[in-house]
Amino acid sequence: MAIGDWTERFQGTAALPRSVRNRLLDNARIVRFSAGKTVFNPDNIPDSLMFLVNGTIRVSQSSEGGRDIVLYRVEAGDSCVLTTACMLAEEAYNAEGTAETDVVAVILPRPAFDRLVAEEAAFRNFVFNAYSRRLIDLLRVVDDVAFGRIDVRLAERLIALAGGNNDISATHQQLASELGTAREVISRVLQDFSKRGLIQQTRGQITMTNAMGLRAIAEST
Amino acid sequence: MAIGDWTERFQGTAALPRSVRNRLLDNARIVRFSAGKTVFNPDNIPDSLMFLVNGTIRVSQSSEGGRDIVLYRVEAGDSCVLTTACMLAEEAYNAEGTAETDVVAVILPRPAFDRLVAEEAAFRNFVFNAYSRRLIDLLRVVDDVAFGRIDVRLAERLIALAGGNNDISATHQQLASELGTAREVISRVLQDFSKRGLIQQTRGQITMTNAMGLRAIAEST
DNA sequence: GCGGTTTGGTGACAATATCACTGAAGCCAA
DNA sequence: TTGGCTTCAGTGATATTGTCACCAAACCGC
Repeated sequence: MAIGDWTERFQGTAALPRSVRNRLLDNARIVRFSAGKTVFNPDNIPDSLMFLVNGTIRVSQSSEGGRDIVLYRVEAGDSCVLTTACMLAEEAYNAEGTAETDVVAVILPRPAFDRLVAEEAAFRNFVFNAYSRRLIDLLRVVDDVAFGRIDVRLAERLIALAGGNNDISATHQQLASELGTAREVISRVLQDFSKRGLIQQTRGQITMTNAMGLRAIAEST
Repeated sequence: MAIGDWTERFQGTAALPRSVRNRLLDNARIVRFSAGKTVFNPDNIPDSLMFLVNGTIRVSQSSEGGRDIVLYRVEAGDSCVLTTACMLAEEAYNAEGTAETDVVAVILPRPAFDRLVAEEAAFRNFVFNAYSRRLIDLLRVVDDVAFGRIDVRLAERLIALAGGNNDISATHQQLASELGTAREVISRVLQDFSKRGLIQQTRGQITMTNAMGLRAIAEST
């Protein structure tokens, strides 16, 4: 399946002159990942900038002890700068990107990236913006983990994962990995939510039965 | 006091041609902060890039509950990109920079910054590198806070703060703010270290009496 | 030395994490 | 459809960390 002129879809590329965009369309390579596949990890760092055309990439960090935490998600229209970051800094990190849905992305090789950053202000701003947003996302994660209560964080995350709906498909383990905590902790908090009539649970499924109540918890200091 | 040709001191500027460096020297403004002063905070974001010529800036985040955590330190030769990040993303964050020593810095206004990034590859790399290093610093903080034990983290930090010496001037509260925990927790862990003969304490002062032992703790998984 | 302020110590209790299990739910092959 | 296997969830005991309330010691300015 062709994806057409993807340069339409990004803030940083839509504003570029036609000639530059044509050059981009020539230079970039389209890649696909099916849901669940690893997009990058510490052992396999693509030397390029990635634009996400379709789908979601979940970027998470793993501890030695086997616990995980989700750092942020890259959505369609975003670029994924963490790989670029590491490539530039030539330092180790232990974050990993996983395709959360089927993903279509565009890969721009390093030389083309360099040239574009040098020559096009719009593109440059796009890249800096992407970095900035990730920095700020991480500040939020630090704040949550260091100072947040687990019930508040879980309520927030349930609302976010439901995405307008009332249903979430996730195991307790997956929710634990979202927040960087242990499954047992999630089980207990969810049970508490359940007893208070905020949710109903079955294996792998959570239904919010009182979104207002959950929101109240999510927004309590 | 004049600081001479500061463009010598930065990777990103030392490689630039003489003409560009002269332009930099003309465009940039030198600022000084005495130890303890706030360099930036959420209410006061300088619209510019800052190069640190001398001293150290501690960048930390505060919670509503009054607890703090140190995110990273900007040392001489580094640039401070967090302000730039926020400026670009136009989003709120709640990090704050404090001069840890007397600080001499160079402020490069936004337009000059833009021009330089566009025109000079060496400068561009410097800036991207600075971003990348911060991203990676934050990944480390997330890892520590989410998965690390407090005794391990404290041992690490004591060694880092001693900086080759065996003495650290810090109150328990200050150490708590380094790690994003509470004073009481630090007091107890330090007491434990003390009983094990790893350190000696007096008010506001800690002496490492067994650096090897501390290192062993710091390096335990 | 005196009174106030900062710093550190401590017990009780709350929240979260870890460990070692148990049982329940779904899956699949015979 | 049953029985076994695997994944998922529940639970008690215990360890670690955070919170609260309070006290005592060290330091500071006078």
